Amino acid sequence: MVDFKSLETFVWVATLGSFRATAHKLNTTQPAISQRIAQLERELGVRLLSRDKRNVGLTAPGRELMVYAERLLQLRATMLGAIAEPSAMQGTLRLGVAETVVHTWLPRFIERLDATWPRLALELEVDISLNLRERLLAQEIDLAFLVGPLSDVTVRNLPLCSFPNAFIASPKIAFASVPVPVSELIRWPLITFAKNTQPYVAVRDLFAHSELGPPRLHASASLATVVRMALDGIGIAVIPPAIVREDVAAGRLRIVDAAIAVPDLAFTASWLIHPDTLVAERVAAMAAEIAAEDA
Amino acid sequence: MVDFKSLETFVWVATLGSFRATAHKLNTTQPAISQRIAQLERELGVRLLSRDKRNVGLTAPGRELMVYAERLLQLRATMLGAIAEPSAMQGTLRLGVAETVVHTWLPRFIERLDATWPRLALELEVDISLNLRERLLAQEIDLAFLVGPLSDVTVRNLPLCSFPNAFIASPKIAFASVPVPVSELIRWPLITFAKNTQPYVAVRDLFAHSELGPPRLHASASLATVVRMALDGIGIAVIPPAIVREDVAAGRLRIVDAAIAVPDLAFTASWLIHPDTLVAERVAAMAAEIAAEDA
DNA sequence: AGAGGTTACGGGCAGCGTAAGGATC
DNA sequence: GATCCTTACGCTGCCCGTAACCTCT
Repeated sequence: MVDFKSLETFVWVATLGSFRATAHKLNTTQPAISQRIAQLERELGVRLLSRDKRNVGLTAPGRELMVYAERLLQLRATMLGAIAEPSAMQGTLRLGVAETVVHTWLPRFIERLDATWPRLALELEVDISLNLRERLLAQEIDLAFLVGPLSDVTVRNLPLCSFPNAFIASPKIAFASVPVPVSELIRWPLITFAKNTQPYVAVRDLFAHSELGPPRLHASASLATVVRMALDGIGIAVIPPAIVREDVAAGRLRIVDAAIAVPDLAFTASWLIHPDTLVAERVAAMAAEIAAEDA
Repeated sequence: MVDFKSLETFVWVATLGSFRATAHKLNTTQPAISQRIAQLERELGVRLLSRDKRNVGLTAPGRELMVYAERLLQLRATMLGAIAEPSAMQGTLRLGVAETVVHTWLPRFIERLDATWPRLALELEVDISLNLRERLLAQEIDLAFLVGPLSDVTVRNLPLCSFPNAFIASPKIAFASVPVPVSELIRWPLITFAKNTQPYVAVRDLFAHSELGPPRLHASASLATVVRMALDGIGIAVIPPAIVREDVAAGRLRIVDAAIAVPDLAFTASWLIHPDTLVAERVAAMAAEIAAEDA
């Protein structure tokens, strides 16, 4: 009676102001949340939430309970961190990842994660950083590896790695002079990440004030497609070389010695500040390790 | 996972040093305790208790966990005390009561208890104070109304009421002079509580140094029997008049105007100091109220 | 052999998900 | 009527109690 599950549910409903959103957050159905709150109120004999209005609000006893509930959950998290064997971490972590990470150190990261915390389930979402940011703020993912940091007071950021961007082209594409001047680069379509991504904007701005006119930009939400197009000699990819290391080594692609540079892609692990961020923190720390090893 | 039930079980096993005793204390079976502890250890991935020896002991992580577990349980109890509607108190209270209380204000107390906390179940044990004391220290009852206070550092005492003792006899027994001198009182058997009770000892000591020789003492573990014997004129009862108020009012018994006095019977509510004493405290407070009304 | 903890197994019940039912804008 | 919470109901899985087993004194 009055267990941690009820309290956690209550805290989330109070925080999110919605049963539905809480159900989604806790990976269950909305009636289950109704039931938990109803039982909590029945056991305490007190109405905790006012649901008469459009969005759910706290009653006076509800506000009072919040203080205790958060302290209890915090204390339990601390306890688990202090006592539990590392390998005992369990549950489900919803992780959002930018595609660049997928093509670099994510496989090694997942391997290590599984070896270290075998009972921790991973739900992976791959999307562009902008969408991941929204998903994170909406509590729909617990942790994200994205182009950061996120400047939000409720978010903690941990630097992971920084990939230099480069112009990468098929050997089929020949350049007259080295280093390749902007005027020559711009003859080819520049292929990079989807619109609204940091690299896309960076590339666009790089040539924005050029007297040579706007470059032709090919944007793809799929990194594999970017690489494919570069391999086919359709244009010059503007991506971190780390992604296509093998293709470069095999001579299918080469790094263009360009006269200009594109800003680096800096990745962070980012998660919301909450009573229970232990798992996110540890996973983020591991990601930072892996990323460091990779560099 | 790692809920309050597991933690409470763990704390009790650690405190009592026995699975069996814990099972008894928590009103369940010993395998259930085994299972809870096993699951807790499985979830934390740590061995908490060493059961190799004759009695169960804490491991290093177990000692560490105790600190957190006790804080968590304490905090939860405080929370319930602060938030829960009074009528929401529930569970089972094992109450030990001295017989005198049963025959005075206990019926009114139970009535009020049931009206105030209808979801609180009561397990009643009637015995002499000495046995109640042992039961309390052995954690076999949660609260006791007995002749107190108990001088044990682990026990809290709350004064309830003080009954004057008196010599009470059937009208069949006539006395030559008033107030009745010791020499005349002692002609009759003195009937009082069981051996090892405070009144029995008091009565015995009262006449111990008398030159008139030791009195004939009838001791009964059953108050009803004491009263019966007094009604039948077998001897003079030495009990609080409050017990036989009706018989005195109806003229079946009368209070003897004796030349000597027997010490009062002071009752206290007594309970062990624990993380979760909220229920005991509140019930004791109610008992004190009832007892005060009675006086 | 007896006390105390563990393991095995069957049953009961809490809690979940699906689906239908209000209430409020 | 759309959105959100509540209620109804069948089901699954957890946890308990019984009973047999193991270990140590």
